[in-house]
Amino acid sequence: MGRPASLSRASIIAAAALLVREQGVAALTARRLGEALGCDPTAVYRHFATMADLEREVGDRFLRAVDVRPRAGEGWRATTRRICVTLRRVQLRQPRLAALISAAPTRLANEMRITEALLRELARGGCSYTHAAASYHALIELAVGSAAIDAPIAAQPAAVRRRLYGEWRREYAKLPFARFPASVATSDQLYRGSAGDRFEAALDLLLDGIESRCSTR
Amino acid sequence: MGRPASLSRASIIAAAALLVREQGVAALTARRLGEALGCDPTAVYRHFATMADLEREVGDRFLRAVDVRPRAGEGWRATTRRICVTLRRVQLRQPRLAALISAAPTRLANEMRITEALLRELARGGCSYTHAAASYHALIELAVGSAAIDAPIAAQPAAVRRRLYGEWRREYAKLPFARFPASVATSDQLYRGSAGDRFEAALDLLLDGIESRCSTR
DNA sequence: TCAGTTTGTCAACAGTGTTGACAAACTGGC
DNA sequence: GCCAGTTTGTCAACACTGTTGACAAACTGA
Repeated sequence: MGRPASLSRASIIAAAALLVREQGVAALTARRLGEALGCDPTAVYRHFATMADLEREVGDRFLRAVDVRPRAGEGWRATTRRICVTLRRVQLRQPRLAALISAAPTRLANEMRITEALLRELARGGCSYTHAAASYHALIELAVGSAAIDAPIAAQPAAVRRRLYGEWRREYAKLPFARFPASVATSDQLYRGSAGDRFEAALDLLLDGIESRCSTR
Repeated sequence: MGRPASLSRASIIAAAALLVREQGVAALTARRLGEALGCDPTAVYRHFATMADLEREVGDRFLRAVDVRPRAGEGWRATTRRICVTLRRVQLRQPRLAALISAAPTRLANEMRITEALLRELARGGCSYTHAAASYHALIELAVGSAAIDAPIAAQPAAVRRRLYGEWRREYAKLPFARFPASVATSDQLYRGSAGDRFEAALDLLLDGIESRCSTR
């Protein structure tokens, strides 16, 4: 009953995801989306209460790209690590979406799928329920938080990023030694490699801590 | 020379910080700031190139509250932990500021001060330069990332937060067991305690990992 | 005194999300 | 077949946002 819908939640989400993929998350506005859909911008409000609601759905849609199936012969730690690395990489592509998704659990399809996979792997590693939950929260905070932090810089081209990291290192090196001895001494090692490398190093440290409190080691 | 300034960078930052403290970061707009200062909104642009520039300064100003001095008899790990917990708590109060500050190192006064303190404590713990840098990045990603994630919920009153956490736990418990066995089994332990508790647990796991790779343990 | 500079004011532009009135287009009941 | 009711897209408008360029006030150095 009622006027036949030319739009649907699914078609709007698809168009929004395409828009984000092609023009970045800043392009996801009611007016541009209306243009992409060939309809009035406010038509979207017939299917989503607010633009933020739509953004949540688009964010979860991007999480489809996270493959959580353990590979043959892959231990729990390797699988967990891979899921976290992929999760961060996906979140990283869309700065504001990462912040939105992570603000509260969306409890949408893909988020649940990833949660289940991480808890499953932690159980496989011999974590107690309590430790699995704590470890899950720790992994998510690090992976999603890291994405939220690194996203703005990840949006720059690789050459620009490397130049920036170099500049920062030099700035730490040039600090007055009297007040910043540790910074000067360490400056050479700060912001080394890519943000992804630094995240993986952090993840490995965290996984060390998690593993050390598991029963089966 | 020139018309005498009734405004200054410092007075604007102070007014902006007050605005944020009293009405939240969403209130930090050119027009509201102008109203608070008793001047035209665009006068701010004589002292800051963009509103984002001003926000960075306000963000760094909040970091003044982080006390990095080691207390008597406090080991490197305890000091490091305390700095991270405080840093997160300060960042947490102002959602968007956290995101802005963390997007790129501001290299403003207080950020440098905190960096120096963390590197100093890690050195005290016997970390090599390489390990200290990696650990520093890991700690910052976790602390600031966690703040960015938790900030929207932290803005709610405590009672609302507890209710939300309870609702989420129940939602995980009600998932179909066939597809979400681990989530259902762990549901009772998810979102337990406050977000601060969960962060501190994550921090302890990370510190375990960091410590295990230090020379002096 | 007068030119030059700084600094605040004002109007305006191009955006943003969102709302409420309206109309088109369908379905179920008579 | 027609009419009421419902859904759904359109349109104008509101209240915001950051930011710019022209202008004027108020000072300093020559």
